[in-house]
Amino acid sequence: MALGDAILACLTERPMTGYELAKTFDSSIGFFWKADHQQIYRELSKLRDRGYIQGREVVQSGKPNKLVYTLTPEGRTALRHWAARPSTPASTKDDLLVRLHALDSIDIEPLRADLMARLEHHRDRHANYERILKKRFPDGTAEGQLDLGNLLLLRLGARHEQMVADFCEETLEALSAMSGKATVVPLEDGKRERKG
Amino acid sequence: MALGDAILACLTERPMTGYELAKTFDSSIGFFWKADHQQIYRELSKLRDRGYIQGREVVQSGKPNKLVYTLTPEGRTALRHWAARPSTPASTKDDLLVRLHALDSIDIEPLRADLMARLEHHRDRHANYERILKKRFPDGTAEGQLDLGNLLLLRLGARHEQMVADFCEETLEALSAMSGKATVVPLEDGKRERKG
DNA sequence: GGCGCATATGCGTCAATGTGCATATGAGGC
DNA sequence: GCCTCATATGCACATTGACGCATATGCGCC
Repeated sequence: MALGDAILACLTERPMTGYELAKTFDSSIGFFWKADHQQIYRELSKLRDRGYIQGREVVQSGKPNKLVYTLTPEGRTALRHWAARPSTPASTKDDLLVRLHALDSIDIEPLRADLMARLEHHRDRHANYERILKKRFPDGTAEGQLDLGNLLLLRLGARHEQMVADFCEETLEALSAMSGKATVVPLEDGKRERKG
Repeated sequence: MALGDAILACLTERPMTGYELAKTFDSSIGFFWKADHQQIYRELSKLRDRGYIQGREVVQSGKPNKLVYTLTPEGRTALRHWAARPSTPASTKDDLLVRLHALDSIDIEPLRADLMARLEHHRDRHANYERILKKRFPDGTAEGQLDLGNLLLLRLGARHEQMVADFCEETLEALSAMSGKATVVPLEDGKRERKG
């Protein structure tokens, strides 16, 4: 029950509705955990059945009534228990990497297009992380535990996106070099400077 | 059908049995795509039903007979079609990051232990990548497309593990600093040197 | 002789996830 | 009047994945 725990983790910050959670999973925590609203509503029902969260209906006019979920003491305990178990290192599972593994059996042009799209995507995400970092932590320090965790996460995210973007760039260059000559001399490792 | 395509990608290299594929998914391609043998056998049946691979039984004595699977022309075409579609950027989904997001609601000591275990894990993997790189690409260059793809993948893997290991280290330091004083001044970004 | 290990293939079940569809309504544009 | 968007919740179905279990045999260890 990993998504359930991610939801509990979100609710430690403040009570939220399923709709708000879906938006959260589309931005902040969603940078490293994707989930759409259907998944979230389903998981919320389970969590409520187990007594980990409590739903309070708020009557609204003009909109459907909303259900604001709050962590119960049991939910807090469950989260702490889950967090005390050793974590499982996740594997990457990226289509793009599988394709590179079979580079000699696929068409290069669509791959190149894909790499360019991915380069842009990861650059955008990197810029987004940096933007949030500057806004939330202008002096690069955190006060309190909650902030510290988020600062570290944002930095990791920024570095990760930077690295993948660099990788896309280098792969594109290596592909270009390859189409020129048969034998390839790709870039040496560690030569590229990381700016930003 | 992502696992299926990963299997097709593996079979471009050479014909293999389910058992060999399972081992492959435990080492080379397994660095960025995990799958156990049950999943692989099930997927092989599907691929065979679709005519993407062909099984040839090899009678053995002392061991159960083995089924060597070969890519069919249809399978090759299917792989090329799959590889020509835009790839979907994968999200990380790492328990550890979710825990850091709720840093103020969990126990620090188990987290610290977890971080230390993860640090060791990612260092091991990094060393493993570097070992393979030195062995397969002693002069840092690749000949042919297949090798180029694998060289790039190994470098990406090495860098990724290095980055995550650094992250674990920095987080541990930040946690230590936090337990000392209430307000935290974590390391500035980009100050750590990357060796190796 | 029994135990575990490597080889080799596979089934069954359940949890987790992804995709599409359904419902309800007010606000604002055409 | 109709369409779309934002808000707000949810079901149904299919795929994927994780985990345990089953079968069969030779080899080496104690």
